[in-house]
Amino acid sequence: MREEREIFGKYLSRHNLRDTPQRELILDTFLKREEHVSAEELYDIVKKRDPSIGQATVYRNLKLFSEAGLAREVDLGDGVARYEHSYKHPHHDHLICRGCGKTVEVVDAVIEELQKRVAEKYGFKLTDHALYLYGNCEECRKKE
Amino acid sequence: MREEREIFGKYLSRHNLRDTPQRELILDTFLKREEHVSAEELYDIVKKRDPSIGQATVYRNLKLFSEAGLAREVDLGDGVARYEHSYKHPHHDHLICRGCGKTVEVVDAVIEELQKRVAEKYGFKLTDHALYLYGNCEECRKKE
DNA sequence: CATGAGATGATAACGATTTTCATTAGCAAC
DNA sequence: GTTGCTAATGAAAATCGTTATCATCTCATG
Repeated sequence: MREEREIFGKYLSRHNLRDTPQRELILDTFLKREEHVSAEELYDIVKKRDPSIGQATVYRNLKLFSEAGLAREVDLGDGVARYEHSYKHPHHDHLICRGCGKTVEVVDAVIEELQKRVAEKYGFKLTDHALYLYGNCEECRKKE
Repeated sequence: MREEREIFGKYLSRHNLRDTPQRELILDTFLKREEHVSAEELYDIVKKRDPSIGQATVYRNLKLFSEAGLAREVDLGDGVARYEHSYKHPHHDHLICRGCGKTVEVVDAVIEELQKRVAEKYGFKLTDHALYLYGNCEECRKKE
């Protein structure tokens, strides 16, 4: 977390942006959360520490964290943007339970490689991808 | 297209739904389009043939086509729902050009199989998935 | 051809996100 | 410190795709 703050500080000064208490608070709160958070969720948490904070500020800063390489936007397809840690948290795909919504991060080197090849077959140079695997987790299946 | 209409007709009567001129027109227009369409786009086309049509009707019917198995919703992640043909048009993934937006439909049996295995490794029973490959197509790369 | 339920069209409502705008406050130079 | 420039903030309005509401219309069936 110290490292992230340092990176962020450098990003701010390099881009002539300012260090504000709101920014610190939002970043802090974001870094402490290990799970994906939506702007709304983060706003609710942050509000407890500083009720005067505006939700536009949370939206604005989450976007900023992404630009600074500290956060990554995740689209689980429900119309709500979520953010996950990006620093020292490399690319991965998501396995999502249709029952309880639980998400698991997964990577498969072979799938990644095959994707690149499929793209090449069609003359595309792959830059990135989004893979969401939907299913039912063990617990949810037991309940049925 | 004849087949699709027949399926739709059966779906309607089986579900006590009615056959209306608007429905016919929207279905017709949808079936003629080969590319993905958003509700908005379809509405614009349909309006030319029947300016009195409401856009809610287009939204409603696209949803209905999906339920009847004639359409499939595609989420390219830009916040707009698109629909593609579903009848005799099996599952596939999408390769999307970051430059011009062109999309290509792709399938890779090995990737599909590996996905299933990855899911199983985490105790999940895979039901479906969404894979979007983003890159730059040949033409866009040449332009640079 | 009456009748009842589904369908439609216009419009308001929705929810997530963005913009606007007046005000506040970092921060670098003096 | 004080100043001055400009970014950042908070509140509220605006956006945009989509859905809900509701009065009216119109299929399909008896």
